[in-house]
Amino acid sequence: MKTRSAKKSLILQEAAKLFREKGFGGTSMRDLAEKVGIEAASMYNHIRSKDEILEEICFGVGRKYDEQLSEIERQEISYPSKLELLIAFHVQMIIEDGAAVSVLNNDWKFLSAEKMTEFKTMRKEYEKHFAALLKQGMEQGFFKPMNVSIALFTILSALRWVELWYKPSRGVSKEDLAKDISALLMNGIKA
Amino acid sequence: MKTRSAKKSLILQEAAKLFREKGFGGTSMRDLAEKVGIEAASMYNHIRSKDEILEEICFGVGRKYDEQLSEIERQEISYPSKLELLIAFHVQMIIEDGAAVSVLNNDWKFLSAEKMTEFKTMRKEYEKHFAALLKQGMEQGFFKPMNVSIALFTILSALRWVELWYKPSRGVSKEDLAKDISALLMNGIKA
DNA sequence: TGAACTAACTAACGTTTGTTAGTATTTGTA
DNA sequence: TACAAATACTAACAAACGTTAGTTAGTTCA
Repeated sequence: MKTRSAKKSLILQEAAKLFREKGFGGTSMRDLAEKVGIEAASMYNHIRSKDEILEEICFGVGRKYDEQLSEIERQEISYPSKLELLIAFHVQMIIEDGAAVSVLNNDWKFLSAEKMTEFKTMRKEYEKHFAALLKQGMEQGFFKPMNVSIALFTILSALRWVELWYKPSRGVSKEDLAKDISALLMNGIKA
Repeated sequence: MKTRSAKKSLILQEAAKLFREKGFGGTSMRDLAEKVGIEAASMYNHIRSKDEILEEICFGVGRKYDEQLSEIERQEISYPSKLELLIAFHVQMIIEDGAAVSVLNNDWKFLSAEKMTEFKTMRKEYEKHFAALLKQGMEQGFFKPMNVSIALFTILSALRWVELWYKPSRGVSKEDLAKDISALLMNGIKA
């Protein structure tokens, strides 16, 4: 049970890296096996199928987002503070587990029909809670009154670029990064 | 020459739609041929290879972005106006040719090694010009002084979501959409 | 010691892949 | 109407795909 799940974790971790690089369809089980250090067939002692790998990555990281959002909702702080915490969390996730986040964002469309439905439901739920946070912030006068959907997706999308761009080598700490993105989204670019 | 390039255009157009749905690797030449209405082998009377399809889409739409950015740079208007025009153009491209934009954004990594280098150069050049626009706007006091890279990528990424989200059915005109996104990026969300 | 379990291996399976060869059919032009 | 070019077809290719079968070596524990 200990060694087994360690090897499975390794498979999932290497899979996430390869999926990010070459996409789900572009990654073969033989590619993956080579990274893991065993033969392709041997992986089937640890996983049921290639699809299962994708599912575990997508729903594993998805659950983390859900849990953190719930945690933030629970806290008794202002809405701008909640939004800042959420932005910081998104940045942190990308920096600490960027490959898995990339799979969540880009490869969910290769999930089987049923799992894809489940995934979309999960994502829609997340967006609904995020939107509620923005809406309540507007109603209480902390945020400008505006189209909530547009605000939501503009913010979510702005956060996604970190995954495409961030490299530890660039010498920007994740705290600074989160702070600068927060500042732009909160206060805009116009002087 | 006339009929031929019309069929080739159809192939490129259907390919873009399929690549957006299922990715480059997930789309087979037989899938594509069915959409075009001919046999897979027959497509080779019009195109050289699957790779060529990807290249034509990526560089075709890339060139449009370059040309429009040059056009905006040439105009004698304020930097906030330039940025607004550029934002509106990005929104318009996605609405009018979303499939091709999606391929540009997501499938460029399946370009051959040499074409990928060329593509990255093109993209870097675009980003350089976009960044210069922001930087000059800051220096002249129109924009807040801030990290130019972070501003650039936050804006570019915020624009990308339109492709993931926009459906003509939602009843938001492209003008309103562009205006609302501009407003958030320019002035922020905080009241 | 020996039975049960784990996790690796090789070999092979049936499909699907992009692409080519060779041939027929349609289309435009003289 | 006839010739040529363009464009479609069928058949097949070698390679790569995910996965299964069958086997072997090593570990755990009664």
